Amino acid sequence: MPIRLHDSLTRELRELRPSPDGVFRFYNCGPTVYAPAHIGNFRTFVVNDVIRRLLELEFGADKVRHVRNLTDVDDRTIGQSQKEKRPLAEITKTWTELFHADCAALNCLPPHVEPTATGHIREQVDMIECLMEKGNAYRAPDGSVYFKIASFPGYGALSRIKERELKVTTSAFDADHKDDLGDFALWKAHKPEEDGDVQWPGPSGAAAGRPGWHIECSAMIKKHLGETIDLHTGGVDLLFPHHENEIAQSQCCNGTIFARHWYHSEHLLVDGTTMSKSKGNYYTLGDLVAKGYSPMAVRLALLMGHPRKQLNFTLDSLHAAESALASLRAHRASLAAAGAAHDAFASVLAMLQDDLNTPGALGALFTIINRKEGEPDAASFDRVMFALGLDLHQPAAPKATVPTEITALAEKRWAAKQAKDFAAADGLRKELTAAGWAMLDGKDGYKLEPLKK
RNA sequence: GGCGCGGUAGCCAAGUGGUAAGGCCGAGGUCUGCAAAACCUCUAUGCGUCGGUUCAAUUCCGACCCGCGCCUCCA
Repeated sequence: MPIRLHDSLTRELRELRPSPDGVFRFYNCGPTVYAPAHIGNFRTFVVNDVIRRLLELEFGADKVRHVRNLTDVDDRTIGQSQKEKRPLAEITKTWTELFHADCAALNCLPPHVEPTATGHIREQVDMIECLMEKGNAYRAPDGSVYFKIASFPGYGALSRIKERELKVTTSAFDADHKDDLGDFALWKAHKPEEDGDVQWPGPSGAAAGRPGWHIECSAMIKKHLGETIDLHTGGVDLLFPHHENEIAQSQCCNGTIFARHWYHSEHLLVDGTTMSKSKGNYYTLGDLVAKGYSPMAVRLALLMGHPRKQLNFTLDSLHAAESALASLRAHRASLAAAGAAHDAFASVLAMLQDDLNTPGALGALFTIINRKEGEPDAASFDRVMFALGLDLHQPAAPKATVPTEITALAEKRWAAKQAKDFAAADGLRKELTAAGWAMLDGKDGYKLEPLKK
């Protein structure tokens, strides 16, 4: 069954098809590594991970080539480096490592190539020179290089912006160097007071400096995937100007279609509004793990909304996800290794293949589980878990360290219970509860867990 | 102002021109000394408001109300 996915350019559902050589080329815009990624960022990466998994199931793991970049030089990374007075590479290394750890915890398959902007300066400079030679870019008085959007008739096709609605902002100081306010930077001339020692030799005729943001994706895609790719994705916020600019750069330089399919996932809202530190609703994966939630529950919660709809994320939804995961684990344990119905969960995959309807897929999944019809086999179930990227082996929550006084209370209660002094046992349970601990009795022993709020 | 998205049970959230998936919570039950877990059962005459089209609308059309995102470097 083909995978159908909304295409942001044509705004319709279109089938995903590999390149003529049978390889599917997939590029997903990655993070800027200057701070911990938040769960809104991870919504996009988890959604893209599901796309990656569906592609592997559809075309074969060896036929999918997935590239996701790391933006390790831009205003924010440099700003952070200046602020902390640490070298840029040190800053970006720190946050790249955390990003990788978070991705692994969320069970995201690593991309086949994860190129960095600083590792591809040469490729970016080459592309800028190509654009200058073709008349699509020009050198500004300060030595920066800008892309001339008037030179590309197709500009605005993706975002449907025909004439730029200019919004007066004081931060548009770069406008002084541009021919047109819509033009965007391909290369930014070095500014010692802002950039510190971050600079490279520029394109021929330009000043030393660093690449503009958009050019890295165009250059790295060309190097690692070629001039035309099969799918390009990112968050909706990248639609304009980032992806619009990528199209302009790549198509003007290469003279051929850049991406045959575009897909943008919507934003995550928290408590009905955008995340921000001042509102106190800004979460990183680490924040949620510290609250006792498992990364797998975070992943499930991020998939509970349709990827092209804003998702209202709440701590309650994490609760729901944690419970739902427990059901899935229980169900998996009850499945026979080889049941009769080897395609029992096909409808779940069908939902995913129909424009990545993750909530619909989860609904179909639980419906099948609840009906208990036939004898679903483990392989079919596991295939669905693979597609969703749900690792059921992961513990529900990290082990908490039990304070010695709690252990002592528990021991006393266990002894009282063994002596059938239930009144004393109940009293001790109350004390434990008051202290925030749950004592789970087993046949031959007990477990202690922090009470869920 | 421009472009775009959405308003479905206490919360989250699918969906279809023919009478509302699913998850969580809650209630009842089975099982357990208690608690927890597991399992079973139940939970929207209703899908922002008002009109229209239709044999039939939550689903199509129009108007209105409300919320949200992007509009130069934010996934």
